[in-house]
Amino acid sequence: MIKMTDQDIHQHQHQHHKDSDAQQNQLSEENAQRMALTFKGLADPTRLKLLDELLRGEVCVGCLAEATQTSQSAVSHQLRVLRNLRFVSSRRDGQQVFYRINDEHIGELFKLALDHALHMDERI
Amino acid sequence: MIKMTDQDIHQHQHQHHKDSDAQQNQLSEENAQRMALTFKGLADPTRLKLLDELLRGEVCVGCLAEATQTSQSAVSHQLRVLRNLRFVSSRRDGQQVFYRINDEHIGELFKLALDHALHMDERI
DNA sequence: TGAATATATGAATAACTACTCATAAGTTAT
DNA sequence: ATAACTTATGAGTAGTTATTCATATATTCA
Repeated sequence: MIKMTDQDIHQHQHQHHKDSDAQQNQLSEENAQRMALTFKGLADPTRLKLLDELLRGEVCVGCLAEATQTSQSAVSHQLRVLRNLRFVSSRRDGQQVFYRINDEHIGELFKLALDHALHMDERI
Repeated sequence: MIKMTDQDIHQHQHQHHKDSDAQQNQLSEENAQRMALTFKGLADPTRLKLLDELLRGEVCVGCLAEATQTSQSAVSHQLRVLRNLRFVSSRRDGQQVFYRINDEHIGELFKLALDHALHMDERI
């Protein structure tokens, strides 16, 4: 999938580990992919609105649809995305299915990004 | 261009009093969009590798291409994305252009997501 | 049993993304 | 000026994403 020409590839890794020059380990391809997956899961307004609701506690699908002003189908599709990423989990109670946050990091990531969003204007 | 409501600004420091928690302000459409923009900027392995390098300090385009094993063109395209989001800024020095992180939040978001990625397996 | 309600899912589609290739634009030296 | 070098960019393209619509699945109740 990812292909490059000889000309473009320069395959030598500089290791200037000088004194205490913060040369940490390079981000591996696998970790880059995993991080990207995490961020992709959060990179959609509908999913963020769903998570915003869920960060307040367990909510059923219909309530999520209403609260986020999104069609039931769209909500269900996006909840599946969040479930596959294990950001949320669900439990059925009668006809309804209740979702809840299932990841300790989501809240922090959410909060950081919200803070970032609120200060977007201030950056020149 | 992007506008927000009074109620959305600056109030995420509630501690949940009582067991049935008080309803916080709902995430506005605009803030959801802004947050999604932020996460989208981070939702790609190539950009994450670039940011990983830049979090260690200023680096020129060629070095970024080499360090991340990515074509010069692809690097340049992705640097433009990061520039447009103001995650990074650049300065020219002779033939080379040096990039650096230009956003205080990126480091934290990066670190959180890396931590999350490293613990992905542990989640059932 | 069948109707009503709640949720999930497959297909289709329009919009978006990240890459490559070719080339333009900017800089430095000869 | 030309050549060598570095970075940026437009076009084309294959792959991805988020929605809608229609329908399937699951549960409850009469």
